Amino acid sequence: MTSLNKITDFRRPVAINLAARPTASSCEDCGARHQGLCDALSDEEVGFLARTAQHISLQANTVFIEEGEAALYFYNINSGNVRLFKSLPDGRRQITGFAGPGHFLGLAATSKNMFSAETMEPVKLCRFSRSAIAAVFEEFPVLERKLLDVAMHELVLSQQQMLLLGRKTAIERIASFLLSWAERLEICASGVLPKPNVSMPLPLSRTDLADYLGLTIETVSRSLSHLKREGLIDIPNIHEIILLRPQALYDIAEAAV
Amino acid sequence: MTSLNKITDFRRPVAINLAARPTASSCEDCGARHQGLCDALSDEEVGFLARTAQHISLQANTVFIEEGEAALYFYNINSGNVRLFKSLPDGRRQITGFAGPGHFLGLAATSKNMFSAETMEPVKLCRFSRSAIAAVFEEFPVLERKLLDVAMHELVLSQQQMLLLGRKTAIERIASFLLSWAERLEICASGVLPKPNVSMPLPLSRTDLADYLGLTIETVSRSLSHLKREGLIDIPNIHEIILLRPQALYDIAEAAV
DNA sequence: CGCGACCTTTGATATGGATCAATGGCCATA
DNA sequence: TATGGCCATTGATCCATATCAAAGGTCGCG
Repeated sequence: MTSLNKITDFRRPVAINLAARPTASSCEDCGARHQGLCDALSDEEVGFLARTAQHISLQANTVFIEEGEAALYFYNINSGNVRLFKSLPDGRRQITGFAGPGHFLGLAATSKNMFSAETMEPVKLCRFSRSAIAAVFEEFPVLERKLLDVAMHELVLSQQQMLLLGRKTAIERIASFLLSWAERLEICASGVLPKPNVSMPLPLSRTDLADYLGLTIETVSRSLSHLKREGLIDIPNIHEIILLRPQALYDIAEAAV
Repeated sequence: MTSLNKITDFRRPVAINLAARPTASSCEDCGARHQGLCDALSDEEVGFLARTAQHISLQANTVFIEEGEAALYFYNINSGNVRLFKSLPDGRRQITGFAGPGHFLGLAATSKNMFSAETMEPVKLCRFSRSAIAAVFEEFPVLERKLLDVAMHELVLSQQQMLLLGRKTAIERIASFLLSWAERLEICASGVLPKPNVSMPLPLSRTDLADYLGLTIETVSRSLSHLKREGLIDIPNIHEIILLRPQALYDIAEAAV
């Protein structure tokens, strides 16, 4: 059946570095000022938001949202990537998505967090209390509109992922993933294939990949090797993949006839 | 590996019955007036919305949202149930969710519909043009807030479903489904187990169930039979299931230790 | 430069669930 | 009450992917 992945998370509790509240001017220098949510806001709006936020720095492999805990915060990532996941008591894990600079986190929550989040590398983020942000909504309804857009986009992605997890074969999952990752990196526009021979950084471990695609690391490795042997991709090193024939990948990913 | 389900959808194009626009007063009599989205609105707000809506009646097994088509509308279901799904060219299908009276449809869309929707029985619904609804948002920001809540809830559900599809065994999927269906029917509060021996109507075919859970109809049938043999459920007839031991189902569903 | 830890790849085998096949049950219609 | 069609169940077999096992890479550190 499905893998009982060795639990690789040594979640040493890391003292959270509570830096001073950001100011509108510190936002100016933020790497995420013109990405994601913040990009949609005026300087005035960012300033307003900034007053309710805390800047936080986390080291790699830190779990900073824990499923089941009270959902007190929203987060906006400034730098670094994080993995979002749900797990079962026996250690099985499903990664439900990844979030990078500019991504807004915390929408999939009721009063408790319904997922966990862990940094994949050193991460800087802004933390907003959910209650404080409600007041910001009153002031700037545009924010709410923007959040709705974000949520709608995430819904689209998760439905795609359900099709992948429920109905695609291993090789189809890998091909789908590679193309969606290219889209995520904005190597190509949404719905458009990347040009042949583009290179992508792939900061995920094989374990992350497996847990994202509902496979084992062995099957991920074999599928990638297969695509390489067939000349659809090249893998110069573990953390880089070259899409040699995107159209062929697409035909596999979408089971095109 | 995965089923090439015979394509069972004989999607005869059905003439859509465009009844007159609903009025605020006709909303008063609507079965969904006090469910879902509409329940959160005042009579004034409903009246405003009603002026932008069309009442539509559909017969059973009608596809009324087609993946890939231009996304022109939102929908609110007044009566009947519909299935939401994505499919691959070879007929493989993943049902991503179900929607019943009071459910709001169309959030997971960009400029094109990113999923399809099909009635499971005769359905009445209200259709809103996406452009018209933007104007309503200006007038009543509360609507946007409510939609954000809906979207957030759907995100939670789809993440649960990803865990199910990616990492759970057949029997775990069935047990999870039965409990989530009880929640959906409001037989029990969210996160609370139903009392032993509760009976639930189950308007889904085995094919729907299989396509929702990423299994084949044979495996669904075998898993249900297994749970029945073990005394955790009873199946008086195809469209009714009695949860004899919800706690035991939960232990299976969540792989509780 | 060499050692060791960890991750990835590759190979051999096992198995859960898919596929193929047959039977059974239910309902609608005559 | 009989008949046919559709869907569900059950059984037999197969296969894609998991699991188990071993070897190969890579990188940091002494």
